[in-house]
Amino acid sequence: MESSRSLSKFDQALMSLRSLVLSGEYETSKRLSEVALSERLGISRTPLRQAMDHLVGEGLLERIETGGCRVARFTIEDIEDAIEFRGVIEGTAARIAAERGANADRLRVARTVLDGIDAALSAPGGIDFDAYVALNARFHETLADLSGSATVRREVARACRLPLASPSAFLKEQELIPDFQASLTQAQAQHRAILDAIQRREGARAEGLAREHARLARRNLEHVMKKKASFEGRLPGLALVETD
Amino acid sequence: MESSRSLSKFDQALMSLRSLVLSGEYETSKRLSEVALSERLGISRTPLRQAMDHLVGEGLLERIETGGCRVARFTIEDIEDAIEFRGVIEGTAARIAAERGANADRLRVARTVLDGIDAALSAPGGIDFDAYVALNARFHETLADLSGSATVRREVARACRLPLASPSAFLKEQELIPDFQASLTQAQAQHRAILDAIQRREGARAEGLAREHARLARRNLEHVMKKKASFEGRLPGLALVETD
DNA sequence: TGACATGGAATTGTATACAGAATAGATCGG
DNA sequence: CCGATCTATTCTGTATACAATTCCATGTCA
Repeated sequence: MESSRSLSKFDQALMSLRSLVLSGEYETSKRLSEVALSERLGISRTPLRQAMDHLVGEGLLERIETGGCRVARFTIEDIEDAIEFRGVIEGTAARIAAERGANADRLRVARTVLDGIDAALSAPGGIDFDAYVALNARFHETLADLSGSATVRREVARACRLPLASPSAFLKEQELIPDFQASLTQAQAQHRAILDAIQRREGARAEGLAREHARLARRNLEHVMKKKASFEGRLPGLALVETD
Repeated sequence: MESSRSLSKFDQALMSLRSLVLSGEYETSKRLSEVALSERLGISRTPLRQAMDHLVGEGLLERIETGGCRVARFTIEDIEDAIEFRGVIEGTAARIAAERGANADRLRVARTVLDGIDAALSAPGGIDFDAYVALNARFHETLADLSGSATVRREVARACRLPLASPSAFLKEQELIPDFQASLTQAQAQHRAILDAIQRREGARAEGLAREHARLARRNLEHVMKKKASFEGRLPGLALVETD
């Protein structure tokens, strides 16, 4: 009954390798050696290769024509596209939820999450940052659920896996970003508006709001890229972005 | 220099298994046996398992908690969602192409493809069906290219891999669909309109048109599902759709 | 008769061995 | 001194062997 069965070697390899890659420890020009990696991770080549295949699918690694793979490299435009893309997908989730009518229970959950964010924002000793980050992630998951479509939920999850595109990507370092408090308040206002649009079954509005909401991340990206050096090592995946 | 190097075992396994699954030969309730498959395909378990992982990513197979995988099963709503989803992605490609301005060479290619479709539609001995199917696929690829974004191109390709969601999914059997000639003409008119919107840099229009264009497939889906039995065996993937 | 425990067969997940291709280095020629 | 070609080594792709689970049948007890 315990859901915490020991992780498979594949899962271990996937998580370790992903964070290794995101940390920027490996050159993007060189091919990553399977044997070296398998020794470093203490995992045999078979599940390691599985994990590599998976990361190729995520876009974090790329195949080399002549065999093997290397760490992918991203331009700022790539990241902007990934953010825009997430907005499109989340917008679709919101629109479909509005058009088809969201399940009442799930709507209640979403409202509860937003109440929690309000509480985190107005916590007595200042903003409860950890709570905000957790609840924000939870709201975005809930949003995907509101559509009631397994396809939509799956594609939302996928869009969030693109590097630096997840709703939480820049949040954890947002304390380094100017006016972050105002930006969190603005984000929460958008959360409310999206949910309102869904409840009123205003599909186009819900879609547009969700798209614009995602674009908040673009602003953060711009700021981070201006002072890339000071964020280096703190923001997973940042090392993979070209400075041009 | 020859690009036709002999296919890897993995590629062979992927293609064979995909068409096997789409043919509906395997029950969706039972787990598919790796050893049986590897014997049937004459490929060892290692590349076969790679292919299975890939098909799980495509959504054609689904993992079983206790190990292995089974053929996925789809409801009509799943297929409708996949079609809608493709429309959203292609719409995004069209919008971005319009907003950012499409490359002149690629626009020329797109126009040439559409001229080819016109020719196929008004061929002397009746519609040149094969040419239409090929050129239609080509137009949709070109559309993805017009955005100039690798991310967009990749996601378009992915959206088309969802079962029965590709732009060509219902085309090959469209001769069995009533008024198919009129429907092809309508589709081509939409192609022209989409390209026109992109050239005029009318993003919202291009997006809306591309979405609606994808929804043509929904009409075909409805028709096919009404007479599912008569299409059985001809339409790859149809066997995986629940009849309810 | 039914629920549950138990053991064995079958199947997946993992490790490793092997073959063939790719890369780098060295030797030779211009 | 630079470039090309050949060779040795390294690496990936594939097959297979092994280990750990799962599944199913059988039997036991209430």
